[in-house]
Amino acid sequence: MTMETQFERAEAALSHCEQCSVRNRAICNLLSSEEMRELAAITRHATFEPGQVILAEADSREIVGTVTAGVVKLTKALPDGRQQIVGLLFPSDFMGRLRAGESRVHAEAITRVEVCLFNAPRFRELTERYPVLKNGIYERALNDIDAAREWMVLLGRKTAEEKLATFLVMLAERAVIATCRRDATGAFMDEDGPVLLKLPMSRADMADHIGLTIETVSRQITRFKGNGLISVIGGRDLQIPDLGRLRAIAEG
Amino acid sequence: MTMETQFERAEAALSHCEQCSVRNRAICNLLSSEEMRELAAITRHATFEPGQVILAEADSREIVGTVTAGVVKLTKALPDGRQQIVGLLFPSDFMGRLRAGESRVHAEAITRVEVCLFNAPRFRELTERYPVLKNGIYERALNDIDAAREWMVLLGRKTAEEKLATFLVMLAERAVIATCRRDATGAFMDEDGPVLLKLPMSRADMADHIGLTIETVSRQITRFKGNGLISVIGGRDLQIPDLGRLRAIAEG
DNA sequence: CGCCGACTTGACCACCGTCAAACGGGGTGG
DNA sequence: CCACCCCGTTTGACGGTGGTCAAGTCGGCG
Repeated sequence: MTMETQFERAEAALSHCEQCSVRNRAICNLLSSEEMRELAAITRHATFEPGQVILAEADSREIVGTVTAGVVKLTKALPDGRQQIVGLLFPSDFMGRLRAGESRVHAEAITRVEVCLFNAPRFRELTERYPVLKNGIYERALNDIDAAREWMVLLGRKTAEEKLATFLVMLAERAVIATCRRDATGAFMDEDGPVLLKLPMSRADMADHIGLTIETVSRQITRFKGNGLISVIGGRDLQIPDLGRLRAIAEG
Repeated sequence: MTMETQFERAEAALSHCEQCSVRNRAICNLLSSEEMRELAAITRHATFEPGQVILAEADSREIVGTVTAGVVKLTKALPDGRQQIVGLLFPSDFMGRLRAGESRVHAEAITRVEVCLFNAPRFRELTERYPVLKNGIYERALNDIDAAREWMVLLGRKTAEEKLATFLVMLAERAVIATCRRDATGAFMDEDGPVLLKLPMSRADMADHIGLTIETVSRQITRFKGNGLISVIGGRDLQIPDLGRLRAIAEG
């Protein structure tokens, strides 16, 4: 490839980046426009259909990138097939890690997913040159730890009702962040008003995430409908009239 | 403080380090002896008695250091008092994180604990100058993520029997690493031979770690005794005649 | 229209949690 | 030295939450 075409590709990628919907939340936001040009030069875009495996457990390929659309589930399985979702990746989330070695989780698209994939060795080299980038990756790892630990409390100590409530609150909050709902002062809306929500996953995935069976998930949803906590529109779409009530249940 | 006394303190600390039992496993091992001298200069030692709180949840103090003896539990609690152990720190484990902000977990000594505490701002500055150190911290964060996710599978998907077996196997493996049991070729002993083990915690802590009640933990221990899987010597000391059998149960 | 997969609902029961009592070992004081 | 207490642990009896198995419903699609 000649220098020109390389440069052109980087330019094209960069303009693509400037219109990116997760621009202001993803790690690329940490870089200056000159640095971002370097990143864009080692980026390629990929799309995964629902159910498609992005990286299998024990796969040694290096996958590093940013989710720009859709939802990815990270799962671990026991030999007999029991399964646990250990993490979800939403748009703007960083995927992968700064070191080679076997994957410890199975990554799979649960909706249609779009990702910016970075060339791993070169991305690692970028993090060495730009500490702000490496710090960003580190901070995201810390957030992953916090999220995992938060979820350990849910899995180990919460009832089925609390588990479902926590899950819905989590989704609602992510939705609020993603759409950047802000009040008049510019702060994030944290009021407990009505929220419209599209469940990005099946009952089976919900069950695997909160440590229940699909039947129990379904029964709890039915109960929530009966209590007026939620109203389900078409199986996957629901409305939460009072997020505060749900939050109260989520914490016991 | 004069330069001399500062230097003397660093020298004293350094010689202390050279005899440290976790020397070859802790993060300080990543540094050259000159760099280690710098680290020693900002280190102070602390001891905590069993039950003593090292850092409370929502405490904003910065605690950064290495556990050199004993076991620390990291817990999260629900408003009504339900509690979950989200991590354990053993000798050589790194404690804390490279950023200010409120603690998201409650850290408490469960045995007598000794820690090397580093001055946080200066330690952060060290990590900026020595990338190998920052990389080490990052890798340890990744290990924390893996450990947390592994535990999520246990909490969400394993039976009481499997939970206890997994916990015991984990303890046995940590004990093997700590004592550096190696075979004739120098490799770690991974044979499933008899292991002697001292439980570092109460039944209540075990229950909070594997997401059960103390009664269920106790009953499972009794069952394991009956099956010859373990023999308990004095409540806290136990022998595992066949670690392989326990491993088989742990994975279902 | 009929099939198929996702979801819901129902009946049943097992695992584990709850509550309560008994056990045991170590420390203190008489 | 024994009696007593305290606390962690074990054991027992019982019940509820959530899992299992199975049938029924719904919605999309060929």
